Amino acid sequence: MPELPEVETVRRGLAPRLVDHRIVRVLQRRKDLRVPFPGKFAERLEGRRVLGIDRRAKYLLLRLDDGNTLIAHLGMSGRMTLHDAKSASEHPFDRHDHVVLDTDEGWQVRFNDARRFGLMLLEPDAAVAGHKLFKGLGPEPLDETFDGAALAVRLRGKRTPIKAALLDQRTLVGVGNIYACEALFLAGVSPRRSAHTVQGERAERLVKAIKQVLLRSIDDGGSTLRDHVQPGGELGYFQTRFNVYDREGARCPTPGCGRLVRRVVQAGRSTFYCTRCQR
DNA sequence: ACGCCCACCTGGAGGC
DNA sequence: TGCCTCCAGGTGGGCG
Repeated sequence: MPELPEVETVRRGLAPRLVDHRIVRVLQRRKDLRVPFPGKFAERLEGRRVLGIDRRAKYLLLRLDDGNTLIAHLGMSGRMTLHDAKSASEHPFDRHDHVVLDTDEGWQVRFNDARRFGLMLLEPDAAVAGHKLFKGLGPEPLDETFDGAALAVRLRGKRTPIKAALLDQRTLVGVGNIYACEALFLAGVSPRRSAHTVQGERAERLVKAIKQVLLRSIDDGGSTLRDHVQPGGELGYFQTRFNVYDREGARCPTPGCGRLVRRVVQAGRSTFYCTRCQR
């Protein structure tokens, strides 16, 4: 579910309800996700004020007033749902609502993650940047300084297919299976092309496509958010605009192309692309 | 160091 | 209806 646009959408949805508010009650409904919760997790969160919510790669970072940061990752199936006090009492917990936060304003945030590939940790602010989870992460694709040249440098010498390189968070962060497929399509680059051959103008095109696809999806997530008034884990309207992802056998959307979208498996993940438009 | 494969876990979809 | 297989938006560890 969550690649950069989804995580960013969740961040924007949570911010108005959490930032400058106090977490007054915490319910931890199981002892571990992908990794165990830290000791006294609920006790350490209770009573804390949230100073801000940042995003790094696909991680959410909740800055707390005691000098600690709550690090959250949504894994494959993680979602955050928002309820007000009234609607919360009407909705019993789902079996995968693992963490429940109540705020001083009467909002309830539920972290739901069926597959439990997500995680929640508490670390001192100063330890976050150097944390094992963040070591080696590549640049943020939406940073202005991230351009074709920056990508090209990172791809130098990589013999792996460009699709696999884009999924590797050491190359750049935030891009997952959907947006890797979509960006490669927009850029007209074959997912099977060896990564080190993506240089110069081709790298420039690919970076433009990555930014475009991420920004458009954030916009669409935002409109979903406005309509549903909750940061769902579900995809926003962008999913109705996939050009190739999950469209095996459909016509390539390029006018006049007519080729059928093809599915192949790379690095254990499905790749969707047009063999004619992507070289 | 690199590139590939798998495991982690649950649920939904589709075939029979 | 039920059972089986395959597939899913991520990540990190282990292997050659």
